[in-house]
Order: sequence, then C-alpha cells, then structure tokens
Amino acid sequence: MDVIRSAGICGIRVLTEGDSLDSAIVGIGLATDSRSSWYLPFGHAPPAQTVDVHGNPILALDDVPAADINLPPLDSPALADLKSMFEDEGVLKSSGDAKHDLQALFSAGIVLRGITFDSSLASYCLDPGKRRHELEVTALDRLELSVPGVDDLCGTGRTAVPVREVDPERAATHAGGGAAAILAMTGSMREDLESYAMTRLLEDVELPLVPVLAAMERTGIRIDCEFFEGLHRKLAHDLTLVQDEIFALAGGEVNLRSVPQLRTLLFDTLKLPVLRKTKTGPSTDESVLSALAVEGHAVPRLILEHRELDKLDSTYVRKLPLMVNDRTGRIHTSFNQTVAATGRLSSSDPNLQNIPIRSSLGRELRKEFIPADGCVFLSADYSQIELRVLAHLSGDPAFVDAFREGRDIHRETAARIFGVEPGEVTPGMRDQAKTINFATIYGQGPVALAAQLGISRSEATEFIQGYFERFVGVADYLETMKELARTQGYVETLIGRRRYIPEIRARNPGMRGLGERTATNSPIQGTAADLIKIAMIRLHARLQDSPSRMLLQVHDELLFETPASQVESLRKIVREEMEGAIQLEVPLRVDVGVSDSWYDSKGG
DNA sequence: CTGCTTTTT
DNA sequence: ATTGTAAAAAGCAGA
Repeated sequence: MDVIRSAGICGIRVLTEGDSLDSAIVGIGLATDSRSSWYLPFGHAPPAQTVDVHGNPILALDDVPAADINLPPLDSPALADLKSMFEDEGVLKSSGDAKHDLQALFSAGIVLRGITFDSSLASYCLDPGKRRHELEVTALDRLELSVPGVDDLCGTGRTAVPVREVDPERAATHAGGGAAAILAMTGSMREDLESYAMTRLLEDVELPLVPVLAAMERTGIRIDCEFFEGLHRKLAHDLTLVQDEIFALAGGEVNLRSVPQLRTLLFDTLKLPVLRKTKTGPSTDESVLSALAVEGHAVPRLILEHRELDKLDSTYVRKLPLMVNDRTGRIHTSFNQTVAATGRLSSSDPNLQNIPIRSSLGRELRKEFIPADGCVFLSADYSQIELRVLAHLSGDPAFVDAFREGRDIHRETAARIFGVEPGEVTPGMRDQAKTINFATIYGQGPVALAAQLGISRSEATEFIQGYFERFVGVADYLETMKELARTQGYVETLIGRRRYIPEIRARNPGMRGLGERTATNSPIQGTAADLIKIAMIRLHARLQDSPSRMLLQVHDELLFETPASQVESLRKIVREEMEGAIQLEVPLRVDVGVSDSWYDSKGG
C-alpha cells in the first residue's frame, strides 16, 4: 500500500455485484503510475494478485483479508490504510466510472473523495455525441487495448455467472487491468482536454457533479404504494370497459396493443382511410387516430382512450411500486451523465424525468410522489430558460430588453410579428408567438410549423420570414451557428461544451436539415444544461449541513425535500444559486413552489 | 432484437 | 393536419 500512497496517483476500478444502491463489492482494481496493478478481492478467500495491463500476475498481495462476507472488514490494517487513502483528498485518483466506484465504496462505508479524473466523463466532454463512453470502448480507441467488459467476465443471458463466483484470476484481470488502462489513458486524455479548453468543463462541472448525483440517487423519493394499487384497479377496470366497447363495434376480439392487428381492424375491417404510413405499413399513432376521431369515428377515439390508460398503467402505475427499495422504502433512479449529446442528464431505472403532467389523468400520478414524514417538497423551475439563453447568446436587443424589463416574452413576440401594441395582443396571437418561439429553439422549418399552427406552408414560410426580420439578432445567431458547424465541424455552449455535427455536410437534404437543427439547438439546450448543473453543484455544497435534500432534476426543474421549518431558508438558497449560476445578459428567473406532493408543486 | 408508440423537458 | 422539431427511456408485439 505504501507504493500507492507515495506514488500519489492511481487508477481505480471497483468490481461489484447488485444494483447501484445495494451493491456488494467483489474486488477493487488499483494501478499506480509504476506500471503495476493490484486486485483486492473483498470477501473472497483466494490470494490477491498484482497484474499488469494484460492481466498477467506480477506479485501476490498476501495481507488482504479473506472473510466470507460482502463488505470488507474495515478494521484490517491493509483496508484501514486503503480507507484512509480513499478519503484523503490529496491523493490523485482516476476512475473509469466515478459514480459507480463512489457509490459502491459508499455502501461499504468508505467515502471516496478527491476523484480527479474519470475516463467516461473525459470521453463525454471530448465528444458527447459518441454512443458509448465506457472504459471498454475508450481503451480500445485510445490504447488499442481490449479491456474485458462485464459480459466477458460473467457471460450473458442464461449462462451468466454472478460476479462473486467468477474465477478470481479472471476477476483480477478485469479489475486490475481496467484500473491500469484508466491510468494509462489519463495523460493523453488530459492533454486533449487541455488543448480543446475543456479541462474546466471536466474539473469544474462534470466531476464535481458526480457526488451530487450519487447523493440524489441514494436519497431516492417516496411514493404511496397503496394509492398506486388503488389506481391500478381503477385503470384495469376502465381498460376492460373500453376494450369491450371496441370489441362490440369491431365485431370480434383483437389485441389492442398489437399494431398489426390494429391495422387490420381499422383499415381492412372498418375501411378507414390511411392517413400516414410507416416503413412497415399504415401508421396508427396518436396524430392519425386523432384525425380519424375528429371525423367522427368511434373506434379510433376508443383506441386512443385505451392507449392512454394502458400507457399509464403498464409504464408507471404497475411498475413504480416494484422499484421501491426494500431497505429505504423509496425509489432510487439512476442519473446518467454520459448519454445525452447536448449535455443534459438522463434518468433511468426508472426514468423519473418523464412522469406525466400534461393530461389531467396522467398528472394524478404525481399525487403519489410524496415527501418523508414531517417534510414538504420544494420545487424550483427555471422560467423560460432556453429563451433566456437564446437572448443571451444572440444578443438580440428585442429579446434582451424584454427579459431585462421582466416583460412577457411571448406577448412581446406577438406584438412585434403582428405589428400591434403589447396591450392589444390576443390570447390566440400570443399562442402563435409562443409556438414560433419554440420552433426557433428547435430549428423547426415551415412544414412542421404549418402542421403545428394549422396553417399552410406558404403562410408558415411568411410567418418565419417576418419573425426573422423583426428579430435580426436571433436570425444572425442561428445562421452563425450553422456556419460554425460547417467551417469548424462543431458548435459549443457558453462554457465550451462541444457538439460535433458531421451531418451538416451531408448531401442528403434531410440529413443536412437535421444537422442544421442540431447546430442551432445544441448550444441553447446545452447551455441550459450547463447552468442547472452548476447550480446543482453549489446547492449540494450549501446543503451539506442542512436537513434539506435535493431529490430530482428534470432538465429545468429541481425537486427538494425539506422539513417544513426549513422551507423559507431553502427557498432563498435555491433561488440564489439557480438564478446566480452564471451571469447572463438577461436575468434568470426561478419559480418556486411548496407542496405535499409532486402534483401541485409548480409555481406559486 | 427491431419497430412502433407514448411520456417528459 | 400527407410530408420529417431538439433530447431522452420504456413497454409491448412479433419475428
């Protein structure tokens, strides 16, 4: 262990079994810059081994304990040393998957501090558009080295073996070799980050965010399972009613979840018109069924109803209660930091970033998300974050002034494009302005805008033209982004998060259009993501000694759980950090709401 | 495993 | 309301 300590640098790879919250550590791979690596089996009898990059044993580490338990006995001298090393912020460490290692060690009672590098996050910073950033692919790209993945170690499907039952020598190759690979890549990745001016993106944003996300995952959120079960019974009952009604009209039974069977029913049996086609046949999606329903057909309307109920029941109502952790009684999502190409986070297992809110029935579900006893939820939403970012990035005077003076941006937009005073803007005009503002953020073209507003293509084209004439700053900015994408191959956010856009040079106009939309949207969506990440890091730090906890991030919203007595102090802190994340040319506004469920926590 | 559909920001 | 809006995750059917 002295070698590791004196080296002051090590790669770390933790081998675990189980989900992220209740993972049991099977072993730890460690590598120092002296080219060797260690594998420390936890709770296993076989001797520990030192392996090189290729997994060949170099040296036996014989003072590692061999108790037959999942957690390491922390009182043993070697592991006590290890513990102090991990908790010593002065020791430089790199990890292939920092959140995983941190989370796993935490469940073993070790607080892993001072992670100064992570190959996944570095890969994500360098090129967030890559599909995968795992150690396995990064090592192959950088070192032309095959680092074994978990599948190689344990097999897949029915033949898969639990990690703890894997031959220790192979586990050593996996963890020790992986750690060595991380260390071996660190230098060149750091150089690349430095040359692209991304060092701060990694060190000031992505790495500090890791423990924040880990804490949010561990905290989890409470749901009311009984309420869910009651809702399930109601939905199941309503589903059979709707189903029977459809069967009666169809004159027979069909599987309403099967698109092929639905096609037969709608377009053969009932002879309804085919409005749109997919690759495999007539489309039966929401827009098609709505159009048919408007024509007065009962079956499409009932299918829509069935779809809505079925989606709610199968995706949320039946599934979420199954995700409640036995130990904590709460749901623990995973926040993925290296998936979204724009810099946003994503949430999975379960996804808590797409809990229904638009439909009134779907929104009911949010009533089941409740704070711990004695606590309330505090929800904080950035108001029009993307339009504010657009105002800042484009510097368009009309946008900037409107936000600076706290005016209603959609009303303002409407006044300008329709040539009336802001006071004369009708709700309809404001609505259209809102649509076109969003269309701008998404780089939407006339065709889609026409469809959305229910106007003709030429009208939409004129509409867009008029918009850009009145907001020349915005038009120029969007053009500049496309130009940058063409000339330098990428666009970037306010803090230098890059997005490469090879599609912009495609010969296929569809592909090129996609590239152009990506070029205009990514800096906006990405800058908004940067802002909230920075706010989260600062908020986490400020809440260290507070009973208030951050639970969820939903792109422009943060959800907190706090004792009722702390609401006002939390409100102030959250406002400060979210609105002050980065000083822009326009103010950032945050709406805060307090409530006893996630249902009515917006605004207020 | 792929395609389709639906949910969110 | 025929015709491509940005980014995701997930369930189901069917081969």
